[in-house]
Amino acid sequence: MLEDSIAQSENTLIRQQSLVDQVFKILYERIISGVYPSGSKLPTGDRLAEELNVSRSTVRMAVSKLEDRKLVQRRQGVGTYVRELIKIPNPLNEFIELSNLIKDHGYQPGYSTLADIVELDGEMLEILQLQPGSKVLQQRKVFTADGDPFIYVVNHIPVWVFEHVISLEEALKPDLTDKFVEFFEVICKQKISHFVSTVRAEIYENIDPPKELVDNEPQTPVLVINETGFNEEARPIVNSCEFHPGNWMTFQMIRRLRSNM
Amino acid sequence: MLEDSIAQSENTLIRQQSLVDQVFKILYERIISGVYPSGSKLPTGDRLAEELNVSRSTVRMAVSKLEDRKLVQRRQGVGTYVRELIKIPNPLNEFIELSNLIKDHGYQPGYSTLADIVELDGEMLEILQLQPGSKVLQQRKVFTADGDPFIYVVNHIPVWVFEHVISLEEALKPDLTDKFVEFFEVICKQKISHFVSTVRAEIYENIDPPKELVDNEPQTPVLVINETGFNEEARPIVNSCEFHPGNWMTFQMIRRLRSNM
DNA sequence: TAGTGGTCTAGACCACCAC
DNA sequence: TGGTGGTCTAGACCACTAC
Repeated sequence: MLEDSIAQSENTLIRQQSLVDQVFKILYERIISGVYPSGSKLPTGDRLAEELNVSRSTVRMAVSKLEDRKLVQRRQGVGTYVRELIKIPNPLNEFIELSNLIKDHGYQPGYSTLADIVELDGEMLEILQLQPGSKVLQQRKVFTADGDPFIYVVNHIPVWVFEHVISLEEALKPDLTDKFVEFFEVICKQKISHFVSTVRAEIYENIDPPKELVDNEPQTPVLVINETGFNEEARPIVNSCEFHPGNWMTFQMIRRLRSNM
Repeated sequence: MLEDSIAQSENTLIRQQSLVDQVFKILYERIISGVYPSGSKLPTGDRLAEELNVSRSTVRMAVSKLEDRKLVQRRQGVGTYVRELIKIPNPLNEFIELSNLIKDHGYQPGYSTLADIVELDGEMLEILQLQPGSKVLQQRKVFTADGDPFIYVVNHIPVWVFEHVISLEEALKPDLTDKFVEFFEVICKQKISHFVSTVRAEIYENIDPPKELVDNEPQTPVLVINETGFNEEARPIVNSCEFHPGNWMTFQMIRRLRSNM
């Protein structure tokens, strides 16, 4: 059996990782660290199963995850080979904290926030599946990189999501959603299942940001990512609109063919 | 056993779908068609296994695929429930033939093509991993919807990909890549494994399309999707740059959290 | 023909939830 | 305590590739 990486001390809430995930992690590390260099052949399923003391099925599920992420390629009757690593520095199909994004690009992240409790109308009510008159926390954030304004974001979070643990006054704190995912998962106990996003291009003068916060040429192109986050019960718990002016950062992703999915 | 949807007549080359895929398809159809309405509980793993005469593991793998696509939600100890259908009309993380895209939006698709065999230099050589002097088929296509120019695309396909089956003259035919995926898979015997894409915003006057083909205001925002397609051996076989002016169509996608992947 | 990955099964056991 | 989903195993057999 794999060594249990998490000690089973008293009544810990930490959930033991599944064997599949542990095997995945081990193989992933070996590939990243060069134990299995790109182009090399992975040990066979049987050998890995023997080495790690798990069944071949378990190994196979872990290797499937590697294959999903294009880290290895399996060839029936031949073997499993490590691919050249695909570098996706900024994957559009994953949600990443903007602060981390900026940090990953080598800049010092910062931000300023304007927070309000508002009553919305129109489209946003529908998007968040709220009744008219419902209160919503509106955050307008400007992210800076090395002090320069960089990304503009508008978050809308229905009050019902957090009012059982946070007062309206506390909710106005600028650093409330500093760790975005953690805010929902740990504080609100609302795990984000996924985001549904739309992507479009705009020019700066057609969008609505506080002009005093980010000054750009009116003709600057802006990549707009509007995303709605849903909890496990498929109820919308946040809408977020990111404005990325001037292609300071490009987004990448792996597109698949429908037939491969 | 499931009825084999593909008759096993003589030496057919059609590959039998795996049981998992067949079960997936059956459950998918039942959800889409309303046999299992949204909100309803799926039969248990055991019951489905019995009904379809496969093992629970097989059912589980199929249901996992449904869960991946957010069609169902599993709750341990309770059951598996059909979600509200997420409508993603135009998923950015899937490659879709542009003609189909236009058709799906209710327009009559059309296109015009300018094809050349060229020798590239600079960045595109690197992207396609070619030696200087290598010949490349360059297609510049304008897609129309109900006759109106709509999307501009530039394809670059290295000659080595098709020269063993198609002469250079034939390659200049405007409808060569009409069915894009089929062209590579069936004719060139080069299965496309995936695309690596970058997405950015531009304004019309900053891009390089033949101005005589699509006329837009110079300030029109343009969504630019540049993607490189790789074969199973991770060798680039096509680069494609799509220009979508004016947000005539918006792209959607499901973004996930890294921790959920 | 040997070796490898691909598929599928039966069954054991656990974790969680509702009653 | 019973029902459900979650995990894991051992093993059978098939399909493909290389020799």
